[in-house]
Amino acid sequence: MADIGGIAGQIARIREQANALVERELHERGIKGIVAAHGPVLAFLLRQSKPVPIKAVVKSVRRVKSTVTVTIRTLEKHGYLRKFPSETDARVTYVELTTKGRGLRKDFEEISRALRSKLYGNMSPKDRERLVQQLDKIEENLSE
Amino acid sequence: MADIGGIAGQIARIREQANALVERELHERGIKGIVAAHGPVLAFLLRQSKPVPIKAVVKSVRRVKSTVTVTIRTLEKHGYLRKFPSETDARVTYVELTTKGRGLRKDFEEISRALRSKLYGNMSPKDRERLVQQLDKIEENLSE
DNA sequence: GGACCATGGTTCGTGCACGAACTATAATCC
DNA sequence: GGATTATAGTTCGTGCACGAACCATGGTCC
Repeated sequence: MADIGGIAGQIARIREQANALVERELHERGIKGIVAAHGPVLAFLLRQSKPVPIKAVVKSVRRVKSTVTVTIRTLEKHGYLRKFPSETDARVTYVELTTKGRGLRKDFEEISRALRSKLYGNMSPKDRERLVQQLDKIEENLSE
Repeated sequence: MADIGGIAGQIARIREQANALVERELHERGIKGIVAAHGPVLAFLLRQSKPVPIKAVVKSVRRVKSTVTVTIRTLEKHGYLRKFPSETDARVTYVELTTKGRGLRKDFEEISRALRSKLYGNMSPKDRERLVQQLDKIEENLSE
């Protein structure tokens, strides 16, 4: 990343700090096998009420499918989710959270809340609002 | 990373986009062996007028020393920098950019500029200012 | 001046993320 | 309906980043 002193560096550092905070929380709560990188997959699966094909996970989490393969394997290995083949299309594999996996919901929400709270600190709602909008703008700018 | 829809997710995505932009630029300019992750090391060395101990690089780039070891090896392998032992303290190794390495200055600056420019888009100077301040605040909040 | 601790670097093992190649199954097209 | 192409997932090799262990060497302390 160029722009060291600049805004890109700031953003990179914030991301790292946020990651570190999540890792700390997970550790403190004694949650094993989960790291910050699993967050998007977990978040997506927590929103589902029925099994979804892995393809849908890939689409949602903005990671390349080989990455998702590994993430899912890890989550499965630790008993947070279950995989099973589709009955109608032998190419597709469905995944769904196990009871243990769904049990993460509360921690997930609390950690998200803790992160946001610490990140924003005492920033006013107006400022938060504006900040998010500016970040939206930046995301848009960068993807053109 | 938890907080998918939230601000942390935004920040993570922006960072990735910024990284991707830098990688694209490097590729387009035919610069080989350099990736975005080398940026901080490069930036630091470009600011130096004489060789510095690796320790100083580690301090500057906020990466663990084993990471810096590898980064420096890569940069050396591609001829961008040179390592040599201290004469007074056999434990320390100095590094300095080669001519080829110093030749990256222009590209480095241009890429930084391009990144900032694309990232900010047409955001007003006032907004940019405020944004950077807010990010500063966030960095501070997260490191308490 | 020898035992002990501190410091600067490297090595090694692990995990995430990527892209390219591969496997297997489906869908299409003639 | 057989060849071709598209789709879903996995595997493999590579690079970054980390922490722990390790090697030298240098400083301290008695």
